[in-house]
Amino acid sequence: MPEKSAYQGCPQCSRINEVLGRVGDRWSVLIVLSLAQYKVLRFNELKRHLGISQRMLSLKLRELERDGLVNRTYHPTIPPKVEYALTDLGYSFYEPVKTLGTWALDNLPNIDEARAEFDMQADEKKSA
Amino acid sequence: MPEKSAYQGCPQCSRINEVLGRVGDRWSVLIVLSLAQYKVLRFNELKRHLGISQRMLSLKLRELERDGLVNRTYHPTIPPKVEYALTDLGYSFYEPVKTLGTWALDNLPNIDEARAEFDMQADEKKSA
DNA sequence: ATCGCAGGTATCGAAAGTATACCAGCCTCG
DNA sequence: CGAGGCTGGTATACTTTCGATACCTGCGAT
Repeated sequence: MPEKSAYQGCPQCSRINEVLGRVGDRWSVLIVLSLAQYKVLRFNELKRHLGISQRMLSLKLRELERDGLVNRTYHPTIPPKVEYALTDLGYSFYEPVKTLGTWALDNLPNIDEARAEFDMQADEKKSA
Repeated sequence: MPEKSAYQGCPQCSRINEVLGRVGDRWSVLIVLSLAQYKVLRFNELKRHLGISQRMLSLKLRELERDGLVNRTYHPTIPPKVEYALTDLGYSFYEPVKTLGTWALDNLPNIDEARAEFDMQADEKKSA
């Protein structure tokens, strides 16, 4: 009998998993970081700043807006202008994200080093 | 001319992006959280605790080991026993991750609320 | 002898991400 | 005038990743 397994792990893990699945991806984190830094950014400013594809940016911004982290303001000027900014909830998310981003910047070398060593040892075993 | 665009965004974003691409995904975060809590866990303990597929767990653990966050100890007993624990680097990653996890737990209701309201307004517009 | 658990690997379809092209409206430059 | 460029997007096609499931080896218990 092919295991039914509706078990989703411990409840706390499920909940954290759920939130991270919504706002915990790379692009959402980077968008929040950028908006926290610049307060207000237009669509193409974000796009150029992040080096993200238009499609992804469009999707992620709508997601973040839906989840109440980002505010979208459409100015019906010529040419049209759309501005994005963090909401209060977005700024509260910025706090933990900032510490994560800082850790990331500080520890990239450590990770690279560990990775290089791991790969080296793997090579040794392979050629042994 | 179809835009060549090798531009990857601001350097800082690229670097953060890079690290997050390695250890910033949902499962890595949850594995680190679990290991920080229980100190040592076996493969299937983690699997059951997280509700993750074997394949993913296997991949993520190897990744985390490669990146120096997790230590894998193989006990050639009968039956074989494999234990996973955080390294020092792993524990240092736990700090920012903990604040992220806490935020996630605290703010799931807020996100749900924002989302419900957004969807409601979208429905109104649709039927207007 | 068959089942179960241990810790995986192999396979395959679905989902997510990327690259690219295209759109409408207006502006400028030649 | 008309070619192109900027605005903020969609639409399409392709590729990478993810997730569910099945299978494997080796042992021990029923």
